[in-house]
Amino acid sequence: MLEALVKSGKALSAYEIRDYCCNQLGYDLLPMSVYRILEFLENNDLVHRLNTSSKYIACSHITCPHDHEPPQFLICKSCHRVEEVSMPDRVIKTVTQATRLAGFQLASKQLEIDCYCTECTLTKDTSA
Amino acid sequence: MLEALVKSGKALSAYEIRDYCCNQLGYDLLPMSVYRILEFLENNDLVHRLNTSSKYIACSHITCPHDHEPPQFLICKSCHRVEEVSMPDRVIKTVTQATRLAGFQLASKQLEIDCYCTECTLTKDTSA
DNA sequence: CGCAAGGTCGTTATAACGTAACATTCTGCA
DNA sequence: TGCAGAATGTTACGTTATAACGACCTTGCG
Repeated sequence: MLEALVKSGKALSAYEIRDYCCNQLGYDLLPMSVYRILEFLENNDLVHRLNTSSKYIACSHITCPHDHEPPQFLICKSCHRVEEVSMPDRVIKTVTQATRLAGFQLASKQLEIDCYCTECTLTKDTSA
Repeated sequence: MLEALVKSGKALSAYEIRDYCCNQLGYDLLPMSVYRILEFLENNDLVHRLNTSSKYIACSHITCPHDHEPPQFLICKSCHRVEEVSMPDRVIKTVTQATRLAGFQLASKQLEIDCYCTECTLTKDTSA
């Protein structure tokens, strides 16, 4: 399944992962298994769940030796491309502060941000 | 439906709205209608959709005369309470900048942030 | 060994969220 | 009135996710 996510190079839903495994890799998985394996992969920081789209994406630091920082995702509203980035500490700090000001405590530094990627921005501009 | 969201005082899924309308208000709605009405309410800034939980919540500024700023939401991971806040411009600015640095263009200033609310933070602390 | 306790995994069924597609009704206008 | 197009009702289905249960298998101990 990790292979499927890495090879596809994009965010897949659980059922898309299943199809990929079945069609490309020859593994026949039931939904329940997919979710169980995804849970394991998430716990081990190999895969991230995108809450806004209910999809899953291979962590872009799988092969890195260093620690896994909670990621931020830029998600293109138009082509659904996902970029995993590490925003400057400053950003996280200001969000944390603002959250605390409202009396809440930040639970996760993962952010999912609605964007347009460079390509789609250009396309939009020329078509408009 | 707006009445249902306001009276319930929390985020409801489309089907919960439907149940509320049916049981408490005596309106019998089919899912399709609920979604169509939600679309209208969203377009008119009366309701916000929470992407991370697929729920809907009445805009907390329904009765305000002033403009509707894109909201930020603090969402309690534990009790699912939702607080609609307006984060300082500074926060949005830093996020926008960081996004642009990565070559993306911010599409929406709505942020949904994983938190623990004050109560749940306390509960956690005492139980731990 | 043989058995019980507990865990993993396969399987079925179903809940929850959302939309496509088409029928019907309403509304405004020639 | 009669027609076009919009709004609304209705059915069916697609997608995401989990509950529930049983088969099997490991492991530890008498």
